Amino acid sequence: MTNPLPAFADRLTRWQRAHGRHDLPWQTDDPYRVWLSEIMLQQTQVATVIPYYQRFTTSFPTVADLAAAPLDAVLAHWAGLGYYTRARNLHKAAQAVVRDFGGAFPRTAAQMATLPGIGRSTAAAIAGFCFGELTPILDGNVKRVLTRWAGVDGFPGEKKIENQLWTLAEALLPRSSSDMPAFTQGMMDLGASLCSRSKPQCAACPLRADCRAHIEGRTAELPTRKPKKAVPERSTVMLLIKHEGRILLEKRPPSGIWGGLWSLPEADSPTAIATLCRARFGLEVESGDTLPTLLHVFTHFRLSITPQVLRVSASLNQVHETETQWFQRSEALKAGIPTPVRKLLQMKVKQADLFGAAS
DNA sequence: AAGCCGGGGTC
DNA sequence: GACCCAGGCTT
Repeated sequence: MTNPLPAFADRLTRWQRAHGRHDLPWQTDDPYRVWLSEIMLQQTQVATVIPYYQRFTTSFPTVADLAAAPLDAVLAHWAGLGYYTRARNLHKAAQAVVRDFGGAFPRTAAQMATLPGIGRSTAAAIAGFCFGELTPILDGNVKRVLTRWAGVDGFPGEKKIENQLWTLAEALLPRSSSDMPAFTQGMMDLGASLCSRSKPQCAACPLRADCRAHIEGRTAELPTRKPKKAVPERSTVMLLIKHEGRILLEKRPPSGIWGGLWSLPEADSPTAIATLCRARFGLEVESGDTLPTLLHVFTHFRLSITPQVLRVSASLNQVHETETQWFQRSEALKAGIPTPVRKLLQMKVKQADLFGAAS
């Protein structure tokens, strides 16, 4: 007797067409928009991305517009979204599309994966959605669905486990390229809705009949958790240097934390401030308020920020080692600045000290 | 293989 | 607070 259960891909695509998401703003046939959404969605949830996506496509409607824009404008649109290398790579890749592909977005996953910021999974998503290429994605959603469905033990970030999952994902693809958009979207939708990390809704799942985790009552333990490590704590002093109603911002180096963004100058400790301002900015400063410490949490460390207000008492008109610029508050808030700096500048509005009557 | 790179949603 | 999110790149 043959197994009456339809193939994995058939159950998933049918479920996606009936119950999946169909109204996301990037569900178009424009590979530029699909690409942009995939980059924004890397390690970032859908609800967070939507307003950024809307602003970005309004300002940069085509890949040519993006390629022609200054990097600073791109970073300003990305500010607050995090992982700023994504924005720099997006800009670089747009220029590569114009230069190397005549402005037409490449049509195969292999070609897409040569562009900066597009890895195997992102390339597969774009190629599957836009061109029906029969190649699988493997993102956080898919890892959760597959480890549960096949009962795969081990942390999915580990290379050996990840390779197993790629092989499995290949084997489960549909036969027809016309099913690829619904299949790819279905893997994402299932992982984002029914097959959630906690309390999955197995009763409504199209895969429950042969899902190992469901059958064996192991949905709570799969996927295997990431092994946890202690995160270090660092501290810094952020300098709010005030002069004639403006504040001094410094452009951060292109690589490293907040790469390419405009940020407040930093000192390792309060005692290092005067020397630093003289040597780096050619400024004599007087101390103002020390504002309450603010804790900013990153994935791999915690940063304790002590904001120190300073007033310029004399300018030595010395050559600057770094790129700096005096900003009006309103202009600073429009630039590409890190989230804690934004919070500090907005906080100062209420205190009416830094940008107030004295300016 | 492990580290680096943000910010926020969710429980 | 812990954990994770439509990951990719560097070392």
